[in-house]
Amino acid sequence: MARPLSDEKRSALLDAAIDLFSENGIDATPTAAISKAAGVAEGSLFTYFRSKDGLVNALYLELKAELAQVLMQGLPRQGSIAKKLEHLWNRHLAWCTGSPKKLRTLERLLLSNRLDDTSRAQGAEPFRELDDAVQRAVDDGTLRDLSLPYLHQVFQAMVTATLQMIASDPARAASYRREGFEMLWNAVRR
Amino acid sequence: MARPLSDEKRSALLDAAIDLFSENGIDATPTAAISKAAGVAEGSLFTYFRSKDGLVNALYLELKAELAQVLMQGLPRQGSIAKKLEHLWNRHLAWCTGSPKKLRTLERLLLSNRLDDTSRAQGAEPFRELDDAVQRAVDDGTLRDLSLPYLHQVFQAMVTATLQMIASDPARAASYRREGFEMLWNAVRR
Amino acid sequence: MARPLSDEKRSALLDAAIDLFSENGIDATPTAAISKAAGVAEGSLFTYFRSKDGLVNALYLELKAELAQVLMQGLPRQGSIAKKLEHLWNRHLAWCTGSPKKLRTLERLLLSNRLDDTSRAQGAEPFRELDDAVQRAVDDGTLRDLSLPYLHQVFQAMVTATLQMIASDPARAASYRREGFEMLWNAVRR
Amino acid sequence: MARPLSDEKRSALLDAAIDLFSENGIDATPTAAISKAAGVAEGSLFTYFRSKDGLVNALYLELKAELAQVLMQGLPRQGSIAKKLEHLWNRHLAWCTGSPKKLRTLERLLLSNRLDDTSRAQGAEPFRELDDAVQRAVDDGTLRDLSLPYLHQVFQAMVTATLQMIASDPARAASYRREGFEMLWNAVRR
DNA sequence: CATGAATGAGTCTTCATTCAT
DNA sequence: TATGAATGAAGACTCATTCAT
Repeated sequence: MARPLSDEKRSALLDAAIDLFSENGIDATPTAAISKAAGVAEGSLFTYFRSKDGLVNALYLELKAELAQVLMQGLPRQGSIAKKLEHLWNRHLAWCTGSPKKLRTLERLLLSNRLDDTSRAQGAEPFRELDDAVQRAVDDGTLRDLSLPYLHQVFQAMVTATLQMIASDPARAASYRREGFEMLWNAVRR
Repeated sequence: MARPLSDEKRSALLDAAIDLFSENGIDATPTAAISKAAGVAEGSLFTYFRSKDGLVNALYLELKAELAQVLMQGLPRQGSIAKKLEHLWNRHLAWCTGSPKKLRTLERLLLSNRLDDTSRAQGAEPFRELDDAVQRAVDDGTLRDLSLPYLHQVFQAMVTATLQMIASDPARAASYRREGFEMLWNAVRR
Repeated sequence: MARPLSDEKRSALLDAAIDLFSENGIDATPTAAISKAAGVAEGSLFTYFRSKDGLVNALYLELKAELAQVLMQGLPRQGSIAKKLEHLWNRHLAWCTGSPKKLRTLERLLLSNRLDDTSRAQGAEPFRELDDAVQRAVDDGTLRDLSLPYLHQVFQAMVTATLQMIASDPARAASYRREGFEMLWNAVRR
Repeated sequence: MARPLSDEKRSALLDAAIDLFSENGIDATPTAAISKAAGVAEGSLFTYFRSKDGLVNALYLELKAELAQVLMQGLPRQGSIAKKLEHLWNRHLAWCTGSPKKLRTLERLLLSNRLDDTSRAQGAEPFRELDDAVQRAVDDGTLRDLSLPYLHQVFQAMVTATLQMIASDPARAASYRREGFEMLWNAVRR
């Protein structure tokens, strides 16, 4: 998809949106505030995105893609499932801890009624490969006999729980990370 | 003298809010829609609640109190910690499954920026007794050496994960419930 | 006009209205605020006055009548026109200085669009006798050949001017009062 | 770039406000009525003025500035104090007579609770030079030994009184103007 | 393309008045 | 009569989106 427009401005708008969405919520953030924070004219937002919802969906895709990329990077494809899970666990926590605003925004996006089905599907896309990697591990009996989505949910759930703890006591982040993974592993291994 | 404030109308307003909030989100639900759905005049909402935020906070308190009450009911105070946790697990899932709109609303409430500190504190209040019950179990070494909040988070997270599964495949609800608890228990027991 | 209702409550309402009107203005004062300040129920205001405008007009009449009475009291009917004017001058200033809230309210009433013609006429009524007294003095050549209304206006205007000064420097009230009358007298005498 | 803020629209809004404020009062004039009368969209009022109060204060400043300018224009700076006062007198009456709506609006503005201190101060600013001119005349003994504010008040008072007369009998305007000035002069000269 | 003024539907909240108790 | 809850029509202001410049 050719993008004849300035990538810089597009990014500035998305970054501004992350800032404001994470802080005030999506509905409570006027498009004008986003434009202003991005240093562009009010109207320009609409040359980069069809509408506010357009921006919202684009932002969702962007964040999901970034997260997927972070998770895949350095994935020990040959390692044991435990190693793989631990990699994902650490990466995931690292991203969330390092980009709390993006995380918060992602949560808000998920709960908003603004994501269309296409976006949800497209957002899951980059995780496909990852899922496959995990599925094989389930099949070989190392893990409990869980459906992939359930595993996903549990993983996600433990991440969220651990994140909350890290947020409330950042000094003990490493300890939470280790303990959290142990719990996860105990939960899902056969 | 004069007409007394009607508990019925107050409830109707809160119920209508649950309906609409769960469906459309808080910000996207006009107060007029709530009044209408509750069958009262637009202005009446404001005789029962100071403002939209007033209603939102009241609703939060209401839901938290209801949940706490459901969880406490029939809690096997003499039983083992496993029994206690299982009771909480089943009750929690039951409430969420039985009142999906309330659950959704609670999630939205939590992510909204409308809850004031007082409400958050007051909302946690009814869980105090429950927390104590669990704390003792942690102390006697049955469980991992987790801080109470962490345990809370993990419990909550696993509930959420399991709920998602139940939502996507209600027929297997019982199976998810059992498997979920096993995972939780494996995760938190020493 | 028989008034079967409690005069006390009626007065309380009018007094409360004076307080609030003088402070916030007429339009900016809700009837509920008046009732509350008067210590009666919201609805009671409407058993004592047909409507908010009804109260407003009644208040106007009340204040005009009170002012007229104050001015007439002790009027030296046999004295020279100068004596008479001075009496009115002093009385008028005294009333305004002593009841600044009533004065302010009267000003606001006059500028509001809520006084009906009947009230305006009725409010002028108590001054009729006073006017006659003055008219005779004009006729005998002591004063400039002014129409009575003009004299009225000038008198009123000078009162207002002097009042402002007294308000801004109460310590010198007596001095302003004397000087003001001198100016008035110089202006209107032949 | 883009459409520049149009002075025409701003003026149209202020003019419409004068019309409606003078007729109905400030509180009783909805912003929507002003926009409509000015021929712009409801929302546009708020691109020209922060709020209704913003418009109100701007209007006050505008009127005060206009009045000051009218009074200064052609002021006989070398003439006697009597000449100066007469010039101000005539100009003042002329402006008030010629712009009765502006006058009425100014009165309402003054009695409203919407003018902030900044505006009141700023509104007095353009009269500073004029005040100085008069002060010197007081100092040289031509006038009574009045404080400047008092002189101001008396002048204003006589204007108001005379204006009322002119309003009630426009045919005799010139006669009122002359007679009024004589009275003023008699009042304030030594 | 960039800009930001223009638009007007939509939102929360207030308030005079009525009326059930 | 006293009370104050109920009513719903305004009213000030916001905001996504358009479009003149």
